[in-house]
Amino acid sequence: MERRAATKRKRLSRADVLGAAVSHADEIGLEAFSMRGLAQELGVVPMALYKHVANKDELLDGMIDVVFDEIELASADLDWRSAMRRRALSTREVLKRHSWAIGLMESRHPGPANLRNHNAVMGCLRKAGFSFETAIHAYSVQDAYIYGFALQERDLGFETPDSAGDAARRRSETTGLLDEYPYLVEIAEKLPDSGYDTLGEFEWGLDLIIEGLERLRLRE
Amino acid sequence: MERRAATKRKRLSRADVLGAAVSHADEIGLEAFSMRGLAQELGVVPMALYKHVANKDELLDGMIDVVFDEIELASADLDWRSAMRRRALSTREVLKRHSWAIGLMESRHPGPANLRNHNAVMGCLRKAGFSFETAIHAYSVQDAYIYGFALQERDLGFETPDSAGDAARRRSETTGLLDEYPYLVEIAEKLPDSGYDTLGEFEWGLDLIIEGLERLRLRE
DNA sequence: GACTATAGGTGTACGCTGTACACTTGTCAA
DNA sequence: TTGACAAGTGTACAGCGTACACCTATAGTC
Repeated sequence: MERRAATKRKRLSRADVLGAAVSHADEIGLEAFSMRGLAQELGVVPMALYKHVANKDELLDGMIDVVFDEIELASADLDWRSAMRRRALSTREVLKRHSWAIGLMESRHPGPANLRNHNAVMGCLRKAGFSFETAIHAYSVQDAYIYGFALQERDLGFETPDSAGDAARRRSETTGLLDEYPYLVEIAEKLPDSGYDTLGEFEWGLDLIIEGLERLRLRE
Repeated sequence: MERRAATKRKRLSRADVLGAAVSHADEIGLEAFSMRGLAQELGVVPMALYKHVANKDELLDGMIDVVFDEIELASADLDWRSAMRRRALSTREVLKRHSWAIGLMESRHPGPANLRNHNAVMGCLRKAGFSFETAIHAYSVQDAYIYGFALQERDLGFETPDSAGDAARRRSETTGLLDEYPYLVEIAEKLPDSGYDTLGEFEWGLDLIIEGLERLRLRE
């Protein structure tokens, strides 16, 4: 019976495994993520997982598609700038939730959610009147920026807000050359007080790019 | 004697280890890179490495700084756009050579070459007349774009040029819905013939961003 | 309801990893 | 020549992914 199975916490499905894997990776990071750890999380012996995924690599493929599925699709109804903006903000949010996925989004075998996402973006741009070539360019800049920003945002979190500046200052003090990296020192001094906000930072660059693209579109 | 030592291929230095590590990672990738493999490459027993680096993590820190050291510094003599352009192109080239480094550039403990690099970029922007806040923004967009583009370029290499499109087509054919991803199919059909060139693609987006920044600078 | 095929969970084992710790060896200063 | 110290070695251990053989609970048929 389904009920009994549920109460006995058994009879995993592939979706169960993928979901638990994503949550587990969220908690402990990709470095520490292991098949054995995931199995323990699911109250099951490691080899049980292999009845639902072929191996760790294919598990990762599936996890990435789960992440893609959380990203809001580029809408076909909004004007292109709003649609791209929403999709970019959604992507950043999702990658913030699942930061282990950041370097992997485009390096795994693409799943259905991935294809749907890319298709929607390209469709949005083409319908907005971009030529094929310019649409490809526009897609490329935006995605590079989004993924690159997510990378930076994650890595900033690693250090204290301004530890690079601190490192610079420490090093300078050590070597007795406090002015070896004057501009990093400036960052270390000014950034903490400036109420630096990563969402605002993301939007600043995003809008710069989108407005640049709009100018080109109008010229086509 | 130094000569004898040299002929006997012994007496490693930390620089030897870092250099060999970078080359080895270039060849076999980060996934397959191991302390044992590196030791073998150097004709030495694994534990010998630990006399020169604290552990694998610290070795990686050192490797990343070697990579930073290969990047051309932002020149203080050129106009800011040329300086940023050169530095961006150099960064892309270096990351293409050492693609294992792409996700790691800003996530490791910063070394001296890293600090020098960042200091030079920030200095270039400030001297060009950008306010502190705008310089931070300008830095952020550019780096996000550069790192994100490097990521994409690496991942494209993983698949055949258009395997995403192929995947889309395969999937569509399987499900009997060839028009499920029409825009991906368009990519698969048109891209191969269009003489797609990743350097050109990189410059397209880079110039879009730099020109956008110049417009803002003139307004400040 | 009993019977059986099979999907799903288990246990054991192997080769790989990073690295702790105790050791030997080679090289330079005195 | 000696003696100290840096550099290289050997052994060992816990943790990893996963192959393979095994057992078991469930679902579909009679």
